[in-house]
Amino acid sequence: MPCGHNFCLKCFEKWIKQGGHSCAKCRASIPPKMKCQPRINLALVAAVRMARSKSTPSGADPSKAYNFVHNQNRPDKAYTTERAKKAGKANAASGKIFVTIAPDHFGPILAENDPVRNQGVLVGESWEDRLECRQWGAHLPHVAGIAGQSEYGSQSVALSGGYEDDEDHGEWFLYTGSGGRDLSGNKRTNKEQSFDQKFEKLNEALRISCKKGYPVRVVRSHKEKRSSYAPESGVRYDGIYRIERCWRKAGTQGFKVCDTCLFDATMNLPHGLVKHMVTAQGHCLSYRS
DNA sequence: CCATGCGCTGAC
DNA sequence: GTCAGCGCATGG
Repeated sequence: MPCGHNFCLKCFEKWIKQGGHSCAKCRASIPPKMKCQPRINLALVAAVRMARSKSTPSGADPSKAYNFVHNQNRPDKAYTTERAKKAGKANAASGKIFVTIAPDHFGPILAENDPVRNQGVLVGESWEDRLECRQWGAHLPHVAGIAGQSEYGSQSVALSGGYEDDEDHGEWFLYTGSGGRDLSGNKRTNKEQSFDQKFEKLNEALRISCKKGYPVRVVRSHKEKRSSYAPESGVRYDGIYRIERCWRKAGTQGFKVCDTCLFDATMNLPHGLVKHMVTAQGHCLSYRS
């Protein structure tokens, strides 16, 4: 908050719901925008997590996992063709991919795959839009939310607020599958669901990554307006998550959706605890500024 | 080849 | 603010 105080997100939301209008610590007034769109203080989340994990589990190096960047060393703008310059960026070619990962590469993008900067893609790094995000390999499809192959697995997902059944709790979230929508009329998206989703194609790719335990890269977009964990602008790489389970459920629009629960891989949580968080929706390791 | 897709833009 | 509708990349 402007006064510099931080609160647990759940507590803050409860406070606002009860009619709180000032900081519980210093009574400074809370701006309206902060009331309706509180944002997570990622630096504080990282610090608290770091402090909590006293012993370093083998295979997880916190110094790497929490290597945040502050938008310096930004790459060039996404490449656009001459034709796209006339027609607008929506019609642009995606441009050069700067990293050397294969499209079906699972897991982080390391320094050895980043000949341009030799540092890899860092957790917390962000880009202007999906085309630029694609150029750095974090999430390659520039429209689709799920990257993957139905017989191999899913490499990454994007949280962009495109499906209202999504639920973002920071270190874990529920992600709705693709499909179920009428895209006739040359549409790329459609807010209305008109038939059931199935575990096929990209949804099936997620299910395979779940079964195999593959790491999934996660990016969050500013277009997700309901989440306090979404960036205020651009597209941000939020690191590696793993899939706890996939199932079908009734969506809010009256048709079935393929739901997936992902959790932050650096949490090292036993599956039971994630389930507990899903059902109890207790306090999370969530702080805001 | 054809179908899908959680973007993006200018126009209103 | 809302909206239609486009190229492109990818999977199948």
